[in-house]
Amino acid sequence: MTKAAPTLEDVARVAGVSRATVSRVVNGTRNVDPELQATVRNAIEETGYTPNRVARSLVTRRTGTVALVISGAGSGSDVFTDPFFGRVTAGVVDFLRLHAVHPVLMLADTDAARTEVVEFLRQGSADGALLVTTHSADPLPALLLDASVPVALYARPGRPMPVSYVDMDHHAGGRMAADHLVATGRTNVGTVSGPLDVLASQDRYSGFVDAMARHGFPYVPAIEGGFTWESGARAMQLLLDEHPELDAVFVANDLMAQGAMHTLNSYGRSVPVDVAVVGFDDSSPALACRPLLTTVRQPVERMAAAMAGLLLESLEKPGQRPKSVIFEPELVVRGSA
Amino acid sequence: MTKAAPTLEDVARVAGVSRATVSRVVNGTRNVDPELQATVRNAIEETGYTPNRVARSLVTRRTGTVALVISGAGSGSDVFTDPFFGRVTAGVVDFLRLHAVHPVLMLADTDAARTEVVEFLRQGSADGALLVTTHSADPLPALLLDASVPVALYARPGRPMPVSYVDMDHHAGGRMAADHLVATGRTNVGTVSGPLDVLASQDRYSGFVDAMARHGFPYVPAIEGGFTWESGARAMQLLLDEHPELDAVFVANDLMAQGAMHTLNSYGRSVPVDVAVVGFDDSSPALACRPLLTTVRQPVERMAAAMAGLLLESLEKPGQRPKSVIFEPELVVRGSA
DNA sequence: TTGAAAGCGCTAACAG
DNA sequence: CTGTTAGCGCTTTCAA
Repeated sequence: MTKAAPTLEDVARVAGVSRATVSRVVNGTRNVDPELQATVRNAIEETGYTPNRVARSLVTRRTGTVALVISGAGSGSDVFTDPFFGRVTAGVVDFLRLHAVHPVLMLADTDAARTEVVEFLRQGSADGALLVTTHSADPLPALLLDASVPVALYARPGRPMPVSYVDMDHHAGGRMAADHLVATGRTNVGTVSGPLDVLASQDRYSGFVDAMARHGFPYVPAIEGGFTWESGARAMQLLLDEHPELDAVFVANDLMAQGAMHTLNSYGRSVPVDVAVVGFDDSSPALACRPLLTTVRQPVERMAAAMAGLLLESLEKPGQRPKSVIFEPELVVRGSA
Repeated sequence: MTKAAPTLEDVARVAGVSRATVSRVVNGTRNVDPELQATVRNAIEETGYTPNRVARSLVTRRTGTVALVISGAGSGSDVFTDPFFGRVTAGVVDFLRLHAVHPVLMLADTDAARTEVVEFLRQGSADGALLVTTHSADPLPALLLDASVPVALYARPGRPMPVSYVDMDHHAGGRMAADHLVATGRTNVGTVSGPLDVLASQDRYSGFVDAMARHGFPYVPAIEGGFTWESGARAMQLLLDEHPELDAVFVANDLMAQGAMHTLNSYGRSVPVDVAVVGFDDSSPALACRPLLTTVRQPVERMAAAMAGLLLESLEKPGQRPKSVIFEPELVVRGSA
């Protein structure tokens, strides 16, 4: 039989003051007599009081939590195994904790799940939403906007809409890969792209192809992958079968690049001597390759933190115009190219 | 200017009934005249009403959220990059969504963070805690218990205490690896263990060594790793330098096993011909190896789901005795051993 | 079966 | 600087 938790009332009684005063010292409001303040603190100590957050939320209309929504992706297991989402989560958590805000994890992989997310937010269970959406056709951003839920996206929305987001210049990233490959003398260059219903994939691909064209290579053999190790390995196989003369590939993420390197290996091609490989993201698989993977860095953690910042900002000052923050890629040259 | 969200009151007015009645139909309570029920539903539709969860929580004393606490591990980025935590998260999320419960993600990597977690729970911000703790000396389980917060652990606590948890028979897992290696004719067997301040690592290690002894191999060369790719690669190097005659290794998780295989490769040892490799976990890296990794499966997602189930159960019926659920490992034979 | 009324624990005017 | 007074939106006895 646990006795009910002590309330403001209890503390007030013990301290011989009013609830309001206790509330003031708890919330650190100025204008409280230092002496009384001490009395109250003692009473708090004595009673073992902890403020009830729910009650507070009811009146402040703030919960101190935000939803972190992983949207439009496959089933849970796949999603959370992908190092990308782990990095996003890490960036978000690290940033939010500085502001005493906590993320509620939600998957929005089906229509039912999506409406549940919207309901959750409309019910005021969280103050806003961080949306990591991959497919450009994801309806969730619009749904959230319609429900006038404060929101910030990772990656620009599929259709233009008034919403804050962070993103990076994927096009430039693709270009950097091309420039590097050409600069190091490669002349038979192919690419394994990401899924083309993802904006980022399109941009990386077009950035790469455009730059290659500018360098005098109008045709670049390409295979579409699915951002998984397997798909990278398989795509590399197809590419090699059709274009055995290949001396370089740009692979649209590190996980696929790792798979591609395995294929190259088993085909007896040495990296980077026979074939150069450039990945994308600079996530953990890049360091689990030998040679170490040359890759285009996407500062995922920083971007995720910035997204969280954008949301908190719009929570502070509602009615502000949406903002966007675009990050620049960076080529990390290691052993593979 | 968004007008305030409609409340029960508003719906009641429109429907011409009392708040209580509306509340009853919203919560699906029986004993409401079907006709009135329809009226109320219309009114809800008309007003676009959504119940305010915070207000509800204030009176029901239930928030419909639980804390998912990753405890005692390194910094965020590391943690969420490890496929293990991703799998735990996936299992938890998948299970909780069936029960309309949402996880709040928290890191408890410092003392400050730990007290914050305890505060959060004491404030009633979540109904209970799911604790994924690695180091056996983690003080958090005890702290939570002292605060009488409902809790379920992934892995048994470092010191015996009355708390529900899931775990697996890591000792048996180690034994299976040994049995397999011996059965396939290996006679010079070493091991790369996990960090020995993790109970699971100790158990895997002792299970392995004990079984080897029983098979007539009283001495097993061993190096302690840190569950990272790098540490696996490095440990394999040390092992090989001291024991070039090795024809098999048991590596305490797949990520390290992947690193170990890279080392083996660069030392010109072919897997499994020269050296057999058995991993542990059966997580994604196992499939990103060539040959595919033979490994001891830990059903992480199912275990995580079971942990969540344990917590929800204790939330339903408070004051029950703690329970534990122990899972059995399973040897997955693939190409590497 | 329905309604009236009493809070849940807290914050925030508004007086004093 | 402090206390009084209203609620926040909901559930839940208790009567009717």
